[in-house]
Amino acid sequence: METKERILKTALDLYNEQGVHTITSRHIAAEMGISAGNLHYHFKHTDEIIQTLYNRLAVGFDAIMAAVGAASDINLDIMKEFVSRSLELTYKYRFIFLHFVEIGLRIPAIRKDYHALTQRREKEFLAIFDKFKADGIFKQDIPASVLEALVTQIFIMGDFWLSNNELTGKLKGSKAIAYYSGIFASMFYPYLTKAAQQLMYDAN
Amino acid sequence: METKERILKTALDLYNEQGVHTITSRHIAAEMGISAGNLHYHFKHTDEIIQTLYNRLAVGFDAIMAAVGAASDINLDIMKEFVSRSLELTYKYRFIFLHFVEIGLRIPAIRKDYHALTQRREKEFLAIFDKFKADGIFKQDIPASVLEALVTQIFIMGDFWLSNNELTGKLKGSKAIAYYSGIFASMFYPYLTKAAQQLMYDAN
DNA sequence: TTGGATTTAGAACAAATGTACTAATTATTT
DNA sequence: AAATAATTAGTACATTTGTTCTAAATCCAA
Repeated sequence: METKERILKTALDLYNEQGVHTITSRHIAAEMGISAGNLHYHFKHTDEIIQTLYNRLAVGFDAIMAAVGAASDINLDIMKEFVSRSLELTYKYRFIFLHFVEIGLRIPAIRKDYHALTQRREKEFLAIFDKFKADGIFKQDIPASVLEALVTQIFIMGDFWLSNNELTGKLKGSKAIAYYSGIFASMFYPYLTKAAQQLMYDAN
Repeated sequence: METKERILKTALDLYNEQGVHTITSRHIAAEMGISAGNLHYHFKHTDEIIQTLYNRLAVGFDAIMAAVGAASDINLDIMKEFVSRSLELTYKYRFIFLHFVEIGLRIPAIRKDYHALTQRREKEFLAIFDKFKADGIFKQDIPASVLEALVTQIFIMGDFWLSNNELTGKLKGSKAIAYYSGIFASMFYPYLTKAAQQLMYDAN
């Protein structure tokens, strides 16, 4: 693996473990056994490392969304798959979510990009919910404003379940993902028709 | 106002505006027009300032919870009042929530305290939900696991609505509080009985 | 008013940080 | 093999930070 890639990998590990403001370029270099000068040959500014990692996260999410878009029919199983993949990706780049506001302040480009992203995603989610209504998965009589609020809830939960985990239980890896996947599933439950609720409980 | 109190006030303002890792004891002193030496006479360690502010937040929340406990009957109006007061307090000490993980890492005592707090609160919420069920406010047929998940949702939403606001809309003050109060109300909607749903919509 | 306590300013310090610079080493191309 | 380019280590520097120390100023009680 070339040095540049090793820097990114080491940075990701250290950031995930100790947070973005604790870890400096010197820490990353030391951990790798290279000089700080060398590191800064590959990344002139430390922020570029964070920016690059964020970009990879964004690309990863695009891939997940593309998979949902490619599905011939969007149903609850597809959504489950979507949730599970999203949580895994989130966990892989968890330092970003654990320090999202801090990073957004430090690198405004990231905040702007994220903001644009959520606006796109909001429409996509509302379209999916419409389809769920039409297909008898979601109840018919839910006000539009409640569904819009649900989208915001999904964003907040998706972005900060890791912070909640950090502040409370501190479940690790797949255990955390499994637990919060359950939370996400429960989140949808009261919006489902009786038939869909049955289906969900049979599945477990 | 004595110097110590002015330090706390200035620190709160600066932390809220610029985050906890950007603002140093020197910044706070400079903003007040006092020397850094003087500041450190009142607070030997900068972390003590953060700790003190966190304690005040915790006391504030206890007061809000006490008000709920004192109510003769817990109904949706009481809950609305609870949400609105909580959001206001959260906004007042927003730097804590905007940098919760960071602060929890920096001052472990805060994380421990918060952790203990949520465990107490979880039971309180579940008791309230039980009462809502008995009183025909919540639907009867909601599985216990779904209600437990709802409590976690409430915690995550309560702790991170401000971070979501920071990363996206950046609504200010009362506008942010009003918007996210609406999100919280919608969050409960699908759990309510038809009668309670009607009541909620009449109220608006 | 005098003497002790409290409060304050300002200087000083060690550690850490981001990054630039230089020179050496290594890799690649011709 | 020679020339050129890429990579690397190591040094250096200005800035910032938390904190300590000293001495002056201010306050307060007797």
